[in-house]
Amino acid sequence: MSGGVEWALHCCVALTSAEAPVPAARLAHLHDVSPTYLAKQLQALSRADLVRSVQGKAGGYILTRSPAQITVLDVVEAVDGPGPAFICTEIRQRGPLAVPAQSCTAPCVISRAMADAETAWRNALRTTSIADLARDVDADARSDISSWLNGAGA
Amino acid sequence: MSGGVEWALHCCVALTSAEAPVPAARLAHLHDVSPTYLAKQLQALSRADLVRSVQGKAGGYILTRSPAQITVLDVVEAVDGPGPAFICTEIRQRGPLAVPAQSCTAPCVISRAMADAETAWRNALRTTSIADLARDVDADARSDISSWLNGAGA
DNA sequence: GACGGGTTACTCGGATAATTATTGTCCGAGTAGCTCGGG
DNA sequence: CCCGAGCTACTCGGACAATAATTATCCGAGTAACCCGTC
Repeated sequence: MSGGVEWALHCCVALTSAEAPVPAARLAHLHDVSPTYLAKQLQALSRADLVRSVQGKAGGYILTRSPAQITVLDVVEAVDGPGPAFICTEIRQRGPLAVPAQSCTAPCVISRAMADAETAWRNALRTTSIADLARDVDADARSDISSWLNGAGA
Repeated sequence: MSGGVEWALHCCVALTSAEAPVPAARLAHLHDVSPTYLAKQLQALSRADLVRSVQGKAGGYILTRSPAQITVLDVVEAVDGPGPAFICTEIRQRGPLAVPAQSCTAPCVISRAMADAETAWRNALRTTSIADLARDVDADARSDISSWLNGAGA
């Protein structure tokens, strides 16, 4: 799994406490990570319409909708790609005992088991929203982040 | 996710129909995959004690226990590594608003959400055994594989 | 015919390269705010 | 004092390298079967 997912999630949680667009550089400074690489992740979030990018002098990134309506799954799929992690290469159709393609209407058993597991994983990520994450963050920390983002900052 | 997981699972299902040790080269031929790389995966299974490797002229690999007692999770963890896919780098302890380490007794919220999702994924993989997979394979195919493995082969 | 030593051929196992995905970086296009001159 | 054109500085966006993980490969160590000579 891409490590940028963690950065993106933290950024989304931080943006919960933002009232104006926050530049990528400031988010990078807040988390002490590579500014340019974080920009890449934020671009991915922008492409997925999770955040809105506004250019210009007072530009930056801001959430497009209520944090309660952005799931963790949305962020993960935006950064890591929506495709499944396990991809069936149809081994059953290869080799000396290859099953003819006409008999392969349903996906193979292994593919199904892996797909079911990933579905369970997705459902778990879908039940948690960015708002849920922000709610469980310590109140003091949220206050600090809010003032740091909206105020002058360090 | 490592693509070798698929190979390993197919091999385990095939070994269900084997009565004697099957060489890695034969399994590779059966699935039409790289023999040397498949050997690597089988070594991983051997290290995890899922299969038993027997050397010598009539050597090969064979399952160590009943297919019903080998879960898909066992195979996935043996090949892809037991560690979690998402690793928390403790971003909350970095940057200008770093949370002091003494306040970090519990894992951070994001880490928890991801860990819960992975647990759901693991549970789904744990409920399916190799025997379950073999049971859902077409009876004719199973018969063919059995005779191909135990007989002379093509 | 039965047994035992030696040979052989086949097996796995770990150490070793090639390829692909991830991580990290850079510079150009674009836009909003600010400045300054005019009315 | 109010307005607007021009400028400036700051922003994002995509194209470009460095690194790590995956994929693929090879050759040596070890072992069990087989063969053959002997009893």
